[in-house]
Amino acid sequence: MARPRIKDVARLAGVSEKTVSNVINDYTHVSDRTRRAVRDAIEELGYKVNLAGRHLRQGRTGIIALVIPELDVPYFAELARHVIREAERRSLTVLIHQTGADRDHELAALTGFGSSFVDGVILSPLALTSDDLRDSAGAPPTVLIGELLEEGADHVAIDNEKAAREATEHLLGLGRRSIMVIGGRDDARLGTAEARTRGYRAALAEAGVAYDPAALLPVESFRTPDGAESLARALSEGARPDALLCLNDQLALGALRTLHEHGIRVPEEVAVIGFDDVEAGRFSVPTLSTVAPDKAAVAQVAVELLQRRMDEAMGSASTDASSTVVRSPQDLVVAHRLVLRESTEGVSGVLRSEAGWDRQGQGAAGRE
Amino acid sequence: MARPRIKDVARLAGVSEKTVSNVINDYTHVSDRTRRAVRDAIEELGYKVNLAGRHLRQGRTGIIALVIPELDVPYFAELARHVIREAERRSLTVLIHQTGADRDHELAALTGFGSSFVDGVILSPLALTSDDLRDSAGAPPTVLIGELLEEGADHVAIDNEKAAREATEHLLGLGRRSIMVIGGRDDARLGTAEARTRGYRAALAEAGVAYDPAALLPVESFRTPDGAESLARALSEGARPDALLCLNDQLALGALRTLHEHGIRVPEEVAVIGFDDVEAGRFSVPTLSTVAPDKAAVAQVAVELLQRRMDEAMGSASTDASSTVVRSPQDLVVAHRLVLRESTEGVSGVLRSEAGWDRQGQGAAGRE
DNA sequence: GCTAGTTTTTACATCGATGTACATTGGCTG
DNA sequence: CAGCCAATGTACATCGATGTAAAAACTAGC
Repeated sequence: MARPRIKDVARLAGVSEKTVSNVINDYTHVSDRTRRAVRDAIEELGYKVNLAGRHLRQGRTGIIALVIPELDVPYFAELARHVIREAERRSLTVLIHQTGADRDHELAALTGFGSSFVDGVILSPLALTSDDLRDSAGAPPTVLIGELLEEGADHVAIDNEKAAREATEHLLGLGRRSIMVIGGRDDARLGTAEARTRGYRAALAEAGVAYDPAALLPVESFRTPDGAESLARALSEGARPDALLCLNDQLALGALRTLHEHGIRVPEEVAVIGFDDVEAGRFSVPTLSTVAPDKAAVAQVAVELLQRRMDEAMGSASTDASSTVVRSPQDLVVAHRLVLRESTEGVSGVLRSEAGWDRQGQGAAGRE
Repeated sequence: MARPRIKDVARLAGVSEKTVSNVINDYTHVSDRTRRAVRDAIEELGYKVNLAGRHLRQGRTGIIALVIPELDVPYFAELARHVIREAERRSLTVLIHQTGADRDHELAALTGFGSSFVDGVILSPLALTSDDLRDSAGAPPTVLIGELLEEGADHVAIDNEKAAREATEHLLGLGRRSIMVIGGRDDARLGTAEARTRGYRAALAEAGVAYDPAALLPVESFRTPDGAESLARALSEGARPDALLCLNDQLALGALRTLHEHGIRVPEEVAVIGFDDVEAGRFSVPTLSTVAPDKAAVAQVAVELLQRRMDEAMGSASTDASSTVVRSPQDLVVAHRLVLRESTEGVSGVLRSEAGWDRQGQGAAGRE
């Protein structure tokens, strides 16, 4: 038994195909009687609209792509969860694409995967340059999250520089003066790492602490092993920091492990703070202080903005030259806050003392 | 400038639309000269095939759905990475769908999301029953991973019972006799938790250790907080285990945290072992012993099997009654191995001593 | 130079849903 | 009850790519 078509429903309900279509799409002027008859026929046949047909006709798929470097980096996974929820609320389906931080993959994503089946893209770039962005004409509407690229694209992120300054100030407030930055970079790029490094330097400057470029530990990628290894290397070369500003929680968790292996007590000898507030940091030994971005807000704002762009794109397609007032690119900033735990405060038993926006709906545990 | 169509390419190349299509699809009988002309025209216009048209015509989308309960459960994220890679190799695109362990969502996934735009589904069910599975006629080809449902569906997983028995034997071999099972369940369902609990009981029986149903700690979900909380509750009720068999690593990590808060030394006083071998367990304090499934193999086998099913489905659609020899459902078992780390062995510094299949291509770190 | 056979190319119909433009129906006003 | 308007419903063309069937172009053999 083949899948039923609109034609079959129409025949069963005794109306035209278009009327069935009208019912499906909640068109206003359909009498209740007709509507009911069609609904019954749909029910009886188990009819489901065929996306291909609709897509071909309307040019929309209702699918947006979420393009991220690595799915198994917990931060991205947590973010993805929020994006999916937000998209579902707008009856959009999310297609997740993983680039492996590869420039070609990111470019492919930008141009809609060589075909046209995504209506929009939320992209977390790592390897992409602003040139790539500029060249990608004909791409579907795109919103960037995380990294900021100079050229005018829509963008959502926390104020990374400010967040890093606050985190550094916290460490300075604990009396630490030798603060190393795992993942820090001081070059001219406009990336997240650079912004956070700037915040770090600003805090140092304000506190009158000298900045030593050797305090920046470069990493290959921002994953746990890199954090562990880069710190191990630094320690073996004689570094003796009293605090670590890790540019994400994965690096911090790796660093915690290395400190443990070296028998260095946290936070007594070395205080550690990260970024992202991933779940693992709430259960590590010691628990991890961190800069917590409002992930739900990032997701919400990003999806909302993308939807607006998609609507604009559709609109201008029909009205053509008229409303081609492409609104200027938005650069939206989302809230963050410092979450202080054992790795800087030393306090224990904070496990259930947390509350607020960041807690709600985190995982299936939220079902209770 | 609108996207070019096949028509535009045909006009520019001075051939018919079908010829362009033939070139695109590598049809054999096209002269080199024509082929080159068409290729040039495609190049010049920047033509990309429109998926909607192709989909409508062929009934295939090249998209498969990976349906999992929670994206931010690291095990699923890691698995997803492998599935994506495997699918890419076969030029399939993966759409990731998150059910939140919700039955309705899982059902929706089974039936192709109410529309027809996925060619196949890889589903990791949690709440679904075998009845649901049986009822879902007209669904796209589906391969289950993880949970085993009784009714004949294709299925890929490790031998959970055997794995749990080995893990338990390991704990018994350390002289532990009071082994609690976090996440354990002893009911009649055919789930992963049940299989692992059976393995646990088998090991106990073989070693002549009495089985106490109170050793099974139920959990709401299989996430870190649940592990922490269920163990805390048990301890407060007077439980004094000398080992914990945690049915996944997230539970184990939560348990480690609770043990730490209670000042209980691992593994001296309590040995801990988990399942899944997620990255966090390689860097926790202490590092986590675990049953490591060959995730790459799970992904590879699942995608391969699904592709075969999809091909069969297409084939029988054209040949109709002839080749409707629906091959019987496969139940494939993938390798696993015990990875012993500090939480049972107490040895330190194993960090870089690991090697083997499980290590390769884990994350961007593999780029070096 | 013609026939038979093969390769290359084409015109046209088709996949399923929906927009357009028009036909029909019913209700209301005067 | 004619005349109009608004509410409903319909026929048909269309979105873009590709399968079908058949025409056109070419090759080889005699």
